[in-house]
Amino acid sequence: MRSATTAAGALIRRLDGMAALGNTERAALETLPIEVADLGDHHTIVHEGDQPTRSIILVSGLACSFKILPDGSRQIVAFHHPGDTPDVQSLHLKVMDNSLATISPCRVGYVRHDVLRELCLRYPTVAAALWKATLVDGSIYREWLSNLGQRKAPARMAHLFCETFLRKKMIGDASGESCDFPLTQGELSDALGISVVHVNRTLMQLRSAGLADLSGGRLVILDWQRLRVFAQYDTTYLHLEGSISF
Amino acid sequence: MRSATTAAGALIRRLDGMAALGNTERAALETLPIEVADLGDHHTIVHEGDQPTRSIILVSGLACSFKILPDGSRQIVAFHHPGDTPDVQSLHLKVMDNSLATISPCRVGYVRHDVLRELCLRYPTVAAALWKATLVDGSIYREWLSNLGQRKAPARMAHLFCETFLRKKMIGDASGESCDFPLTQGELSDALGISVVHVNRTLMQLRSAGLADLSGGRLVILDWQRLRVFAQYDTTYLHLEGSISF
DNA sequence: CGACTCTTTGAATTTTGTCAAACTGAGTGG
DNA sequence: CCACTCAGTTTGACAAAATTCAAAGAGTCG
Repeated sequence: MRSATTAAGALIRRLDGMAALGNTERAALETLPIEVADLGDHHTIVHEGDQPTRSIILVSGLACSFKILPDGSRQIVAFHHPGDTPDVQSLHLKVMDNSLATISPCRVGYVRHDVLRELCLRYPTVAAALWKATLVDGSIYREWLSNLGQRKAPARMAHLFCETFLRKKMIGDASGESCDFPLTQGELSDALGISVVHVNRTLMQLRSAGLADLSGGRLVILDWQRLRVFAQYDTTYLHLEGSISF
Repeated sequence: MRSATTAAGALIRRLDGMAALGNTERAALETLPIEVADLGDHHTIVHEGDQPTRSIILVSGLACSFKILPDGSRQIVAFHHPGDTPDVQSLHLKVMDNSLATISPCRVGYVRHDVLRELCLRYPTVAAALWKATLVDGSIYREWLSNLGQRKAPARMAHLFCETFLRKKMIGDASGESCDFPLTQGELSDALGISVVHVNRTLMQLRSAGLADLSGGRLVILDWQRLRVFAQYDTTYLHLEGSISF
């Protein structure tokens, strides 16, 4: 499986994975007015506090949602891969409670809220699929909460690596035992809630333990089975259902 | 404002707070077949891995969602107050990725999924309100992620206290500067991701700093302004919009 | 009264953070 | 082509935060 190349294609594939779409729904999505844009790396797409009138579909690249605390520290609450709809919640929540930014250069599609709303009214299946997509996001948040709350730095990082590799694999963005994951250690620090220095040491630990290696923006899984066990990784929370399991 | 006493009343109030309901929707909800049950404390309602055919509306009491990790540790990912619908996600996600349990004795209402699904099809406003409720849950997860990832134990606990007090106040379950919050220190530990011993020390710290006091199952806010500042508490993520702000 | 869970306290240990500095590699402009 | 900058990575030494272990109180309930 390869990533879809058009914005509509990416959206259709994602929603079809959530709830089987009929031909009418598919056709409606095909003709959806989507404005496409190519954005550079580290570009903030939506700011905390914004009141967007459109939502985003990520076509290619790596993006993230994050919150800035009053003291200036940052928590990355989600990574977004091609096919993701990182801010559909803004369809019902007026004010953004988090920011959305690219990490690598990204291609994104913009869909206006009123268009989406009308689509949801006309096609309940599409509404259900979009809703379900946000519910899977919620499930991932819960898993991340367990990860931050219960695991020590090495297992926590290993867990993120497992998730990333699996999600990349699902969309055909992983080749063999590796995939792109162009993060700086600082960004990893913001996602895992550990200091940059400790990220560096933990990375080396995973590397020398022969589990995984993240360097030069590429994640290499050195031993999937052992990494999985080490991270106590269980895929239930991704709600893959029909998909391939690992 | 007081907590609703009937299950339908609780549901209507909650959904009306999400999207203004019309009289037809309200009437439909009034006659919804809801099975009510009174449960004891520390009773698990739904287990991780279950495939429920109905969802729950919490009428009274305190409940929580949690995940058990393979090593036996537990992470509480959410607390539920009267009016909450703690497992609506099971409407679209087949397998529960977390467990749901009472903390104090609770009255809950059960609504069958097929009934809910039909309701959503007939009344898009109800569907939107339910969807929005799950989106607010998602927003709270994001805030908790920042809390676990970025704050040290004292501010982290203070943040939870702020949220709890505010949510209790919103549903009329707080009197003056205090509210019931019948948690053991062990449960607090599972929610905040810190050890029981450290919970105890942190509780005493907040108490002697004159910020807040949790003991005997009751949360007393000693100095709301200072507590708020200490916790860096910002209510945006609750998406109160029309409601009173603090 | 025991049996029990929950809370509190002390001391030793581990984990993680902070500070400071050196090192690396990819631009950039002279 | 060479300094120069700059962001990112790596290292060491130290400090702080949090965990673990162990044991003693406190409260509740049969």
